[in-house]
Amino acid sequence: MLETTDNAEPLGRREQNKIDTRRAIVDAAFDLALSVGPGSFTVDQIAERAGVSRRTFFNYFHSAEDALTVRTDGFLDLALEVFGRMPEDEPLFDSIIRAFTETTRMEGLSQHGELFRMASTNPDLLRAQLHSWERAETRIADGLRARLGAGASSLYLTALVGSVLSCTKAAMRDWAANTPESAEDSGQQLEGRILSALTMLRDGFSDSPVAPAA
Amino acid sequence: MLETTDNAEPLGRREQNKIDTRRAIVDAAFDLALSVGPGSFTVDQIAERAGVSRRTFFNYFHSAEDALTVRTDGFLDLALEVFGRMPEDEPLFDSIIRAFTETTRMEGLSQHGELFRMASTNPDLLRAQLHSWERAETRIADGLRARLGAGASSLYLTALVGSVLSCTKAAMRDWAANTPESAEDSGQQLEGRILSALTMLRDGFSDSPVAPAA
DNA sequence: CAGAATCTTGCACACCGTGCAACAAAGCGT
DNA sequence: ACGCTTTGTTGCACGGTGTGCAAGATTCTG
Repeated sequence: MLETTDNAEPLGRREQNKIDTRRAIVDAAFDLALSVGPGSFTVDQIAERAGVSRRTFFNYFHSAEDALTVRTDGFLDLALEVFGRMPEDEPLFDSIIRAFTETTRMEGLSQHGELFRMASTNPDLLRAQLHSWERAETRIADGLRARLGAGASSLYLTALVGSVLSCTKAAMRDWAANTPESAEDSGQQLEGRILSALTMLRDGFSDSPVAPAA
Repeated sequence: MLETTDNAEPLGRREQNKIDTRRAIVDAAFDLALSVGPGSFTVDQIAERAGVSRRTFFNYFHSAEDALTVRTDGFLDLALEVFGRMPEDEPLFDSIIRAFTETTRMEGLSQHGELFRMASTNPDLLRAQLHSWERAETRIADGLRARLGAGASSLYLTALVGSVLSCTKAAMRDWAANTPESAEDSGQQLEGRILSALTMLRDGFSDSPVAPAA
């Protein structure tokens, strides 16, 4: 599983400690969610497992669910970054599709699947995830504005980005729901679904496919 | 402002009382949100203003924010109902567009605008609203499945519905942000934006408009 | 090394959300 | 009209949440 930050930058102890505790908290929250189920544990348990005080947890996150959306935020940030590296003369939808499909190749996928499955049984976690996608929507809209120029209609931008993220979300949900624990072609499964959903979007959902093509 | 239920059905006192308290709670919550701002009041205040006990409030809603999404739920339910009345031989996107634009004509709009504006400054309310749209997504997907037949791909359905709702959401957000308090043509403003966004979606966002056309 | 800046922690406190049991109100059969 | 059942309301208790605050520990800076 590749992580996104291999930078061996000269960090001060302050920043390194913060990164470490943050990681410890996120890992502790994720482990707990996996073992006892989302919503079935307290902040105190996360803090204890992470080796920090309850108060410190709240210095980093507003709620237990927020600690579980870091992965989602990271995925979407990475997608935005990848999108930013696309050639500007490429057709817009080609860039979008490539940005998301390529992003799936460099991220630890299993956790995302678990996250979606957990969210389907836990309203609070679901809300936190929806919020995560929502925040990404504005960031990506800003990124798109930079590419399309400031003259682009705001409604056009938000509608487009919202639709793209909805399709990606739908693809990941479908993938999480229908792909067994850890299939060997899990990555291709997801990539194919994202490609499929975004292609539908590009073509205006003109043809209604009858075959799931799973 | 037209309300959706003018049914003078013979309701028992039990059901009528429940409807009344529910209304009282929703109205109290909305009034409080308008006057002191979302997130700046407690459940006790809602209960007191609604004339019920704190405990009773929690018999109806899980949180203060949930009481504020009833309007949103109602709007989306109405849209689904209207969509269900569209002729089946009509092109799909025509039905969708008409369903939403016509729905805006029969709903009290000002409250929806306020809701969107409030959500933009209150994370918890935003999450509740996103959840409301998310719930509607599954309901509408089921409705669409009934129309398209059981053979339609699940991914196609969820991607389509998600995109449609994203565009509608974007239209309402844009409208709420850019339409002054109570313009006289507020309804047309919203309707035009929804039509615009859904048309973009139907056409695959092929042309990027430069003029906001506000 | 001393002082400044920053991070962690414990504490207090208001608020949240729910199980439970007592109570009240509405429906129902006679 | 009268009990009996069903359903809704209320108060209480209790564990959990989220945050301001101030004291203490850790890191940075000169």
